[in-house]
Amino acid sequence: MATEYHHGDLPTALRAAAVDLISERGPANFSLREVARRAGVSHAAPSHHFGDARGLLNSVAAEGFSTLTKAMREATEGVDDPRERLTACGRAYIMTALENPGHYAVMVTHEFTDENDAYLQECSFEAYATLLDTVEFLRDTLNPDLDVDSTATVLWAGAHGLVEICPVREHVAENTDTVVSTIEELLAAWTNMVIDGIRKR
Amino acid sequence: MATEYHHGDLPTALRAAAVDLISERGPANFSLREVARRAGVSHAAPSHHFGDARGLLNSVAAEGFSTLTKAMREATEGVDDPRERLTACGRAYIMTALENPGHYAVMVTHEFTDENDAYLQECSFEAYATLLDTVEFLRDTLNPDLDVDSTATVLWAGAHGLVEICPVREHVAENTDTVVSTIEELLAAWTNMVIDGIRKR
DNA sequence: GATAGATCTGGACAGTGTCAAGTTGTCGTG
DNA sequence: CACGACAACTTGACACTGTCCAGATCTATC
Repeated sequence: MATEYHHGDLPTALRAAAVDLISERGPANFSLREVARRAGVSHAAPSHHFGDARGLLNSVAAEGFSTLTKAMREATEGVDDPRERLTACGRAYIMTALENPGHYAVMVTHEFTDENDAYLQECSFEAYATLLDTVEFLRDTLNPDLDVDSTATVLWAGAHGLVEICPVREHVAENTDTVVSTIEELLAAWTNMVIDGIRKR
Repeated sequence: MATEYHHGDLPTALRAAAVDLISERGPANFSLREVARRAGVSHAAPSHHFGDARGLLNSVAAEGFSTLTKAMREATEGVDDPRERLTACGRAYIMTALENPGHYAVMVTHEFTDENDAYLQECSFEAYATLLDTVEFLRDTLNPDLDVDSTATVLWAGAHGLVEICPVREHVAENTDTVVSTIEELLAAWTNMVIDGIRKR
């Protein structure tokens, strides 16, 4: 291992503890001291690796964007049908977000991270670029006049919105005994709408 | 005035101070004591009206949803063209959110509010019902087979996503000197995609 | 005018993030 | 092999936070 002095690999342990804590209690109830406690070190130990709480969360967010990029790349690779490719990309985004709630919360809550952090910027740009690849594919296969930038933004917004809304809908469903659409149904509704909306008439 | 004892109308003053503070510093850096300070009362005064910090933010969120409902209702009233009506509804949502960042942040950050608060639930359901009206209108005018519930959810998600992404894009634009689409352009791209996606072929 | 009750204050407590100084452990170099 | 330099970590302190509780203050009603 690269840095194995006292703890072993404290930065990694701290990131893991932070992610666990956030997925348990939410990012607002995040506590640097509690993270240190879980990692078995003193309350000031994190500062030597990440500076302050923001630094740790920058690192968590960057890790999350890398995971997201990888998931979207693997899901879309070799998929030649535009509808299938969009579905795969959207599903990868949504599932990665739902499966890594701790990471995702930090990634999208700009409150807790420093948008100017170089490495974080790099990772988030990479994720956006991956989405751009799929949108360019849609333009090439469906409609050469498609505005790639606007479309990519709208798609990102839609995927993010779906992730945000999922837990809310589940909560409503539990309390009111109404049947709500599953995430796959919502994804299908979204994909169909987008594909038909993009396709040149 | 309804309750004018010592302060005048402290609940209203506290809500206003909270909204200001949150739009300045973000919901994460919200401080109940700072709110009390700005309202000119002692740090324990808010508890007598709202219980704890969550109670105050419940009230702020409910107020925000009411404003949103009103804005969407007024914007869509009497609009007979489906594309125009969707645009009006989306614009009302996005503009209300951007013009009331303090309220909006609390409304969508479920972290800070109690989802089971009766009045808050009532206000948020009312806002969703307003969106449902417009989606039903789209179904009636464009495609009788439209799944109203899924579509409404996807639209809500898209509008929310656009609001979330706006400041990020502005930030990127400032730092990289790239030209990004304006909110109206994004809204148009979104509306066109949705309308063409919904319309029965 | 007195009494009841709403409204607000001030102090206390445990918890937090960050900073400064000191301690422990590791490694390269003389 | 010892020693110095440095990285890793601890301890203690500070100002700040939210919440609780007892008490003070003001209003309204009888």
